[in-house]
Amino acid sequence: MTEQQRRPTLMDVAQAAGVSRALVSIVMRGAPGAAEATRQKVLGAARELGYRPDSRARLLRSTRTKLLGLSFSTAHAFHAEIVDAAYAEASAKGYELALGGVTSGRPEDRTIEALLDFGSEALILISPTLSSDELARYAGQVPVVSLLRNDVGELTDSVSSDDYEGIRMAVEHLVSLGHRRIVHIDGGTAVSAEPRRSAFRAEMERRGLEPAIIAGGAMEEDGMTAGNSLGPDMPTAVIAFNDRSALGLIESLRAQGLKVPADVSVLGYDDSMFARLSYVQLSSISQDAPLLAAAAVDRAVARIEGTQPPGHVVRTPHLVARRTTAAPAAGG
Amino acid sequence: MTEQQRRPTLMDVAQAAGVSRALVSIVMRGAPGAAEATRQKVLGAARELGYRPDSRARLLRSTRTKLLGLSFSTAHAFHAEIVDAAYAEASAKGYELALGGVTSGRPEDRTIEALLDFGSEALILISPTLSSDELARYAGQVPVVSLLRNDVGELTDSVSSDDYEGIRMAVEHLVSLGHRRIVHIDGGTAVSAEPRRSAFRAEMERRGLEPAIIAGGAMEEDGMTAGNSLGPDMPTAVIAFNDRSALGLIESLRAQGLKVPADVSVLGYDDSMFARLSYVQLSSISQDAPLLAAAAVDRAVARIEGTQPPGHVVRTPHLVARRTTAAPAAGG
DNA sequence: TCATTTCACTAGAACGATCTAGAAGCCTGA
DNA sequence: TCAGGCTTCTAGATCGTTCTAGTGAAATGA
Repeated sequence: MTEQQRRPTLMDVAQAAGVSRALVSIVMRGAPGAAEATRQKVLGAARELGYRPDSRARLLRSTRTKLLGLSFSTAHAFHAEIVDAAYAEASAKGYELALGGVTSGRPEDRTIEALLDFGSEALILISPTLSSDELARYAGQVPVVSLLRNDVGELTDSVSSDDYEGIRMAVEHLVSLGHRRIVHIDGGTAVSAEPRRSAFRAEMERRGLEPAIIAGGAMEEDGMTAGNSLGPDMPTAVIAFNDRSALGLIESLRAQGLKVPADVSVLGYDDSMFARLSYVQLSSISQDAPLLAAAAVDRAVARIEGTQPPGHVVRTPHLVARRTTAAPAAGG
Repeated sequence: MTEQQRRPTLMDVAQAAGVSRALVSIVMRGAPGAAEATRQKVLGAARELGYRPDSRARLLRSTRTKLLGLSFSTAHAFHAEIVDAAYAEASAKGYELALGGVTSGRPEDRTIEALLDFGSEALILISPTLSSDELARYAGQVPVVSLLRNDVGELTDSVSSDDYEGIRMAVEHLVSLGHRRIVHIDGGTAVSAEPRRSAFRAEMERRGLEPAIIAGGAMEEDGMTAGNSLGPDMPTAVIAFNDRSALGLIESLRAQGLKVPADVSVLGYDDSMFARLSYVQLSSISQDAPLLAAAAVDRAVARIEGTQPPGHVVRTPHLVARRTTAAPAAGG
């Protein structure tokens, strides 16, 4: 029904403009070596014919693809923010992004293979779940940058946020408000749950405080469950593993008739869109995901274009104080 | 530092196996025309060398790419669910997906061009914002399927949910519970806000009820603002434009000291992950996004492989009753 | 027995770009 | 006037596949 006409090639443009294929190629990629007059003539002909270079052919010949592969998980809403930021930075550096989604039915390696097939010159993996060895195998083919996870071995680059420092700031913030009975609802088996857990323990002990830790997870449900188990001796402040868990916790506290932050202060982690919701206004530790994403893109581009060895970039998070943290009630 | 060795080609495998390039090609693509013994020999050699076909070269030669372009918006969390479902269905049909993100700094047409550059044989656009004319222009090149929006002209396929029927079900549900004073907080200028608004008006009038409509939007803030403006004569039930708006509304009602659903019933739209949160349990109209996504993929594949004309698929949504809707208090 | 078909395989031309090497034209300076 | 050096342009090879049109050998049929 609909007529799918053959798309014009370099040859067509060359004939229309009365020059050689090679010259059209030169003009199309903006390379030096064409007179201004012919350049205009060729561009005119190309526009006339609606010519668009065929990237497959182009990529086949020139080893450069100017393409960065980015894998993200559809299960994590905040990955979308990272994708956003990565697009912006890649575009600024003159690169295009190939996106690969990791879903429950589509494991990470499958996604990576697809990204490589598209011709990605480097890979940026958000919180990769592969082992260091597997990552190293891919790193033998193209530069690989792990985002938000840093225990990836020496062959893989990483850009991450300093979990210890984040937790330290969280404790600092609450202690300076006057809290002493602080609980950490941890992330269970989630990525970076362990470093945050041990950072909490170390930091509390350093201050001579009791490091109470409750098993949690990355989702609202985990926060609720943990919140319900707080019952007997309620702390005056809680540091959740992340914002979503914090939300569940707040809901549980509400159900128990407790006010946040009057009765209990709650601190999230990630400064995600959940924390920023106007009716939530959750105090949170920001990893500045967009900045990290930009750094990861920079890193990938540097690896592609330079000859520097893999490295690990660690950025310092910062605290965003909103409405869920305050000084404890007198005598808390 | 890291040694990026040249990847093996068909030629390398051919030499290792002692056969011609063409035969290796036949074996690699599983085409008929090779003896079982040689097939095994070739596969062995390929495995040995770690050969992976170069998709760029492959795609250049064979016009088929088996690639579907899917554009989604990073601003809409539920697009992630659609991506999930689309991956599954595409994979089942033997296609790969090329993802393109639409962000604030990256308009839809830019994303589409990138998807075409990757060699997409068809495009699936989630809630496209382009005009019918612009869509038609792309539809002249490849089949284009609009997902969740159906006013896209005759050259573009569409797969969408019946908004009228969705709103009808919403009203029906509330009326059958005993509600008569029902308000619709609309979606403002969002996609499908208008059809839902007029469906609400028509359906309420058909039942001899007053169709009260309040200006809203697609986000939590819009629901809160609208909720705060309800003040004077509070209805017994509200149909929000979507789940996020419903969440904001619920928050506003809470702040006003009203209980949901005891004082006011709230119905969302989309049955998104927000509605399913265990502490929310929002009653909602489900568009069954995953099913729609699968249908869109089917449609795209059918268009690619067959010669049928563009068409519009409309599916019926269904109601998911959870904890935010109930009979009104006596005398409500 | 010999023509015909089938099967397994191959040589070489595509695909649509880029890249290399070199040619033609014009300028410059001695 | 001519060597040398630009600038502008072109022919042809090339990237790694798939496709077309075969070839040769074995199997089949009358």
